[in-house]
This record gives sequence, structure tokens and C-alpha cells, in this order.
Amino acid sequence: MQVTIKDIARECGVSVATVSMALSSKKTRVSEKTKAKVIEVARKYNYQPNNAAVSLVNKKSKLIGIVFNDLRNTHISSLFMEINNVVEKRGYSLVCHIIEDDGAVECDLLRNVGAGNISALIWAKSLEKYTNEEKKKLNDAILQLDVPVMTMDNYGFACEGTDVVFDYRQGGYIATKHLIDYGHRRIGCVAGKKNYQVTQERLEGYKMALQEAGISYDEKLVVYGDYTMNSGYMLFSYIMGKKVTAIFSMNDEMAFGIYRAARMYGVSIPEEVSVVGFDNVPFADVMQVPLTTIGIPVEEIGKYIGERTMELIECTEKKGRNVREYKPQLLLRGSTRKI
Amino acid sequence: MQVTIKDIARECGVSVATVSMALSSKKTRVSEKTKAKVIEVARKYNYQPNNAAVSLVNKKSKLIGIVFNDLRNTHISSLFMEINNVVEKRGYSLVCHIIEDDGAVECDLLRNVGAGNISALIWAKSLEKYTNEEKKKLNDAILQLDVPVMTMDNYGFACEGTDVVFDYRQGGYIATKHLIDYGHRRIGCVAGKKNYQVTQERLEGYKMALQEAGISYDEKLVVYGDYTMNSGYMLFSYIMGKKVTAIFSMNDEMAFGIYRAARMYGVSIPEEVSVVGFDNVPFADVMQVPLTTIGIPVEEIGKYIGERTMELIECTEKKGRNVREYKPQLLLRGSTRKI
DNA sequence: TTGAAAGCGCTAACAC
DNA sequence: GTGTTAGCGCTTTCAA
Repeated sequence: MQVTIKDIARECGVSVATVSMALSSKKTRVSEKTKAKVIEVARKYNYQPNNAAVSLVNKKSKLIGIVFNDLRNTHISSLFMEINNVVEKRGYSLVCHIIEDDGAVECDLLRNVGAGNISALIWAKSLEKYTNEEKKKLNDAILQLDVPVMTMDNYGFACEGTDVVFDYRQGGYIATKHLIDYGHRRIGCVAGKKNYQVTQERLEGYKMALQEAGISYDEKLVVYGDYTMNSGYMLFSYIMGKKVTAIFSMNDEMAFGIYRAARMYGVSIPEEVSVVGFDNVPFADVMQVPLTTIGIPVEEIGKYIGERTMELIECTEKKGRNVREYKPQLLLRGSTRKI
Repeated sequence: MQVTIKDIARECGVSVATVSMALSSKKTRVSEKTKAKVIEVARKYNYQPNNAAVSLVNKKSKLIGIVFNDLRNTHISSLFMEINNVVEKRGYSLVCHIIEDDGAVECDLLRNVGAGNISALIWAKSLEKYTNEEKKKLNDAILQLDVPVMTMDNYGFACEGTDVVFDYRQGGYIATKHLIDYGHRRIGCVAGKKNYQVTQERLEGYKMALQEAGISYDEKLVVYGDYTMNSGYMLFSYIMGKKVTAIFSMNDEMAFGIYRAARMYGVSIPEEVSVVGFDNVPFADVMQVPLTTIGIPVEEIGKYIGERTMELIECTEKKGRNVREYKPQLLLRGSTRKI
């Protein structure tokens, strides 16, 4: 049995209220002497306040909910580590919720999350193309949580928090433009899940670059995967069948799948086909032919999310909702060549 | 404000006790009629019990603590996903604690964890070579938690739970033996953190294989990194300076670092040096020269940990402590060659 | 079958 | 400066 405030009170010959105040970090009217005594006894018994009790009365806990799709992607796990690093230092812990892509489940999940007395929510999953009704349902569920919510996309939530967005459109544009600058005209696109907002944005960038160069858009050159390595692997033969000289892969994972398939089919990168990835995960630079890719400042983003979350939790005045945008960067490596 | 049991009681014209019982999954003596009514109203208001209150009275929460070093390693994040997948289905969530390698911090962390009203703890960080005093302190802190504790190593904790261990010694042996079978006599070892138990075990396997083949152990051929890609990268030139024809890398990450360095130095794998990794992360199979490595059944292990944890939480009778061991497997790919 | 009441551990008025 | 008390939302005796 953990020792409680009551045990300490008894031992010190004071009331529980005094103990509570003495142990509180707020400035109180407890005498130095009593305070010292209480702290000493508390330490002696290795006292730890019961979080459930504290949450119950404060209506807030030291827990921050975090929701994402898949942690196996290095890009996500790096983000996670960065966020955790910040909040942990302030005594908060992340409670994980991993969610498959399905609007219905999201609301169920939120009911669950809401019961958890979290102090904030970090919604790090990709935004999908929701119907208006789905959107409304999700927003209602979020509002009911009544805590600040950070998102990684423009969810349009009406609650306090920040939408931390990345300019995927620009990223798609830069990647494609680079290929065009290298003389490619027939550029395949291995896209991610079609119903993700971030997929559509990258695709717009891709189209924009093509249009700018006077290359007509051919939807046969665009093929949809699911952002996993395996999907890149599976899609390779289709896209090569379209006689492309270059591929824009919407993330590095899929690009790795492409590498693997290329090896299998004996197609060499970049001699026979140029490849640009997206994310800049650490492995991108390990390959025999390092992957040219679009960099995302994950450390910076993670740190910001963590700090902003803490600020929202600790600041009493409401701050409303704002947007913070990060920009892409082309990382030129070995997987693309001029033709 | 979330709706409470009280609101429902008022609306139904019954007492809170009745509502509580009606909503409980245990068999109760509430009339079907009342029960139906209560459930209907609860659903109407989207009622969710307040976890803090439930925890406070039950002394248990729907939270499971999990402690690890670094999630960026695909091997760890896969494990995490598997575990989460199992416990989430049963309504539990994982609360993350990431911890640097330092005994002192561990106990601090545990104090923190203990305050969180978790129902079980999954200690998925590597065991270090502790002094007896450190061991005792850690064990005491663990005992005070008074919840089942799963570990991924032989921590020797005295509490209820399971040590899920992997035969790293055998893994080290198999990896080295494979190299010896391929005719290598001068085999470098890029080890992980020296103070980790798992490092020492792999090293023992390495030595065992050498001895068996009548090759004398040369400690100059063993060099210690920290299991990150970067450390493999940094250590490459040293180990090549020792004129080895093969390298046993204690994990895949470091092997990738070796790949990268090899490319930089223009050393080809496996022509000039054979490499064996350890873990079998998905990327191992992506490389131009796929990495021969030691497989760990991560899915199986993660699933077992999740299920065993749930069993320990839900079963009332104490189950004591047991050990479950998993075995390594050599995955022959392209990074080793006969000489 | 249902209700009243106590209590889980803690905080914060309010009283002394 | 310190103690008394109410109450956070819920479960669980014990009475009715």
C-alpha cells in the first residue's frame, strides 16, 4: 500500500490540509518549520501523491493523449520521441492511441480518450477526406473533450490548439520540379493513401510542376499505395510498365520498396530510373545509392508541438486556435540523374 | 462538462448507486427495466465514466506503463505496436516513459510511474550491468509499485510477472558460426553498449563460436558502439583497420551505418567484407545487398507480452514470476560470402 | 430491487 | 499558521 497524505499527517501531528499545502509548489502560509518536517517525513516514506485523486479534484491529469496511425514509420517515431522528450521533462506522460483509418472508430476512440482525464490531445494522424457529416461528428467529439488539441493537419477543429502543418504541396512541387530540371518528362508518381489530405496536397504539387513545364498530366502515371515499404515494392512493376524515366514517391518508405523491387527486376537507380522520396528518414542516406528526398524538420516540429502543448496546458487564459506551417527542402543525393 | 452518473440518476429518477450497478458489467440485482432505462439515458448523453474516479476507488486504472530506451529503432517500435494492439482491444492504453541509461534516473522514473495508478508495467528497456546496490534499489522501487511487471531481460525482479528473454548468446553464436563456416577467421565485432547485458550475451556467443573453431579471441577486434546507425558508421574505419574479412554487427542499425561507411570508403560488401546484422528490421531486406541477419520473432514476442500482461491484470490469483524464452534464427541474405 | 451513506486520496474554502 | 470540512465521481456495503 502506498503511503498517503493521511499517514504523513498522523506522523507529523498535523492535519492533512497542512500536509497538502506543505507539499504543494504554490506559495502557501505554512510555516517553514512545519513544511520542512512534512517534506522530511514524505521523503522518508517515499511518498508519491495518488494521481487518480489529484486528477479527480483538479479535473486535469499529467497525461497527454496522442493519436497516430503507425509508429513503425521512422518519421513518426522520431516525432514521437521529440514530443515525449519535451513533455516528460515537465512531468507529463504520453498516453498512446493507435488508430486505423476509419472515421467511425475515431469517435469511439475519442470517447475512450475523453474518459482518460487527459490535459491535452495531440492528434498526429493523417487527415482523411471526410464527408461533412463525419467532420462534424469528429469535431463534436473533440469539442466534448474540452482540452487543447494539437493537430498535424488542417482539421478545422473548433477548439483551442494549433494546427501544425507542413507544406506538402510545395514538397510535391519541388520534388517533381527537380526531376523536370533533370530533363525528365515522363514522371511516375507513387502516391500514398488516396483519401489522405496530405496525399492530395503532394499530388497537387506534382501537377503544378508538370503544368508549369508544359507537360500534360496523365493519371495513368499516378498509382496509389499506402505509404508502406511493401506498397512501394508492389507498385514498381506497374509504374515501370508505363515507361517512366523517373518516379516521385510520396514517402521514403515506399521509395525503399521501389529500391527493393528495382533490385529484384535488375533495374538500376538512377541509371534506368530516377527516384525522389519524401520525409528524409535516416535510412535514406544509407542505401548504396542514397535517396534524394524532401526533408521535413521533424526535430523542430516535434519540439514545437511539445512546447506548445505544455504552454496550452499551463497557461490559464484561452489562446484560441492558430496555424503553424513548416516548409520542405530538397535534399539532393544519388537517386536522381540528368537525362 | 462531462455528464456524470449523478446526471443520469436524476434524469432516470433513481439513485446513483442504481446507475452505477446498472452500468456495471458484473451481474447485479437491478431490474431489467431500470437497467434498460439507465443504459438508454447514458447512451443518449454519451456518458463516459470518469477514469480518475474509477481508479481512485478501484485502485487500478486502465493504464499500462511501458518503459524503453529509444523508439526510433524499428525493432522497438514494432514491438510497441504489437503490444499496443493487444491491450488496446481490451480497453487499456499504454503510458510511455522513455529513459536514458542511468540507474539513478530509473528509480526517479519509477516513483513517477508508481504515482500513475497503472495496472501493470512493461519494462522494455535493456538491462545494464548494475552494481548490487543499484539492483536492490531498482527492485525495491519495482516492488513498491505493487503491480505485475513484464521485462525483456532477466532483471531478477521479485514481483509477479514474466521475464521475456531472447537467447542472444545463441544469436551471437549463430552469426559468428555462419561467418566461420564461410571461411572467415578474422572476424570483427561491432558491439553495442558495453554495459548492456544483451551486449555481453551476444559477445559470449561470438567468443563461443571462435573458440569452437579454434580461433583465438582478440579483444582488439571488438569495438563498442551504442546500437545506433551512426555508431556503426563511425566504427567502420577502425574495424577495417584491423584487417578483418568479416564483421558481426550486434544490431541491424549499426550494420546500416557500416554499409554507409563502406560506401564512403569504397569498400564493397560482401566482396571485401562480409557483414552479419542482428534483429531483422524491415530495411535489412531493402539494401542493394540485403543484410544477412539474425531474426527475432518480434510479432510473436509483442503479442505474448500484451496477452500475458492482460492475463496478469485480469486474473485475481497471483501467478508468481516465470520466464519465457525465444530463439534466434539465421536469415541468410546477400551480405556474406565464402572465402 | 433500490437507496443512503461511507469512503477512495486529495485540494481548497472557510473557520479558528 | 493550522485545522475542519466539503466535495471531486464513482463503487460498494448495509438498510430498507
